[in-house]
Amino acid sequence: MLPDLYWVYKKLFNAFGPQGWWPTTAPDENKPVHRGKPPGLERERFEIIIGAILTQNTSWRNVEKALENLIKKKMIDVNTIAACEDTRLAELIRPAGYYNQKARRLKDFASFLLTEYDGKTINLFSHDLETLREKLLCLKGIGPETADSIILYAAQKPIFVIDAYTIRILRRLGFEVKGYEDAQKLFMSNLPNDVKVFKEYHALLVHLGKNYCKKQKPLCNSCPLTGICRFSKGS
DNA sequence: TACCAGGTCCTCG
DNA sequence: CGAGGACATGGT
Repeated sequence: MLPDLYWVYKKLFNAFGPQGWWPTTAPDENKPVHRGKPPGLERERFEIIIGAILTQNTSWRNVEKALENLIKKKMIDVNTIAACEDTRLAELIRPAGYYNQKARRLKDFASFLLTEYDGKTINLFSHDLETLREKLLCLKGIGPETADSIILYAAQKPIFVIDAYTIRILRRLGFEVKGYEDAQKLFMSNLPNDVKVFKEYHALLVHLGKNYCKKQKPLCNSCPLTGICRFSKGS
């Protein structure tokens, strides 16, 4: 018997508490922290987008180092990113890995935002969810997870973000999922269409995947889902 | 020392 | 389509 995914959410929330995603940096601070409230400032929304691109296949710890470099140089700004020399930007985000690719992608996004939306995320986000997703997916370097992270955490529109942790957890729970869209439908058809739930749930899955449902040495004994998970029972 | 980390693109069959 | 390689740093 497969568990109800809304029940799993409540279980994780009770075990771990609110995660407060996505981390952002206040004007007078120097590194991103979890605040548990929607990004109210243009600068925060832009920072979320930068972080979403930088964290592709990369640990958040490394992304933080890159973000701190940008924050120190006052570069969390669409005009500054767009105008920055490729090699200089690459050097600043170096700790996040794939720095040449990612520098190009950051600049591509900044140019797109400037050209099409007067450089303001709020203009981009005025599209309906489906249109916004299509526009984002047209950009080089923005795939489904990055697009959905931007839509959910920066634009605050209801879409469920899938990542490698989520797929692994689903499969270990016993669900058969092919890929991204598949897993996304599974969550969205079994949850209330609620931005707060989607935000919190994804963050909780990352926490679970990072600390318990690890790839190599999963800690099934202390996992909050022990008992209802097939993986812990072998197979 | 390998392997992993909040993916995406490109190429080939 | 789907599999496989490239892109790259830092932690365990």
